[in-house]
Amino acid sequence: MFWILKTEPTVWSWQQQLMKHVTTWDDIRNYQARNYLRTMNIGDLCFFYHTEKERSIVGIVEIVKTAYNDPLDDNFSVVDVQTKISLSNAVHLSTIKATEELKNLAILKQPRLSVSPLNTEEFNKIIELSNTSFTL
DNA sequence: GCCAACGTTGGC
DNA sequence: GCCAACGTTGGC
Repeated sequence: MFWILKTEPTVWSWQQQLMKHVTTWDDIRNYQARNYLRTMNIGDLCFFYHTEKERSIVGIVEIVKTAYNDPLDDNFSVVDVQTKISLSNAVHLSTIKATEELKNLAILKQPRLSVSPLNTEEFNKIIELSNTSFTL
């Protein structure tokens, strides 16, 4: 499956992710987002989206450990992700909005949901828009 | 179990 | 930095 993970670049940025390689995706405190985390499988790919001023998809990470209890709060879960690649060109929210094939993205309908799924076609479309050579 | 009040998120 | 939209909390 494919996902979009949102992060505030002032809190956790792609630059930091690139340096750490494998990280725990934590601090999810929303039940819908948590439930999506719990359905993730090893090998699932996630776009890394910067909120705030950037509002762009900038990279891809891969799920390397499925959901386990958040050590800070048993009601929530975390997953481990591994840095995969940087996109050649970031894909801005305005581009996503302007693309017919992406009009059903959860990110547009529920702007506050920090973890959301997308299908293969949507994943490939975003890869295409980013001008990145990446094959599944 | 409803819903008003409150807190948070994220686009603009 | 503002504020609309939405999720959560807690009193009843």
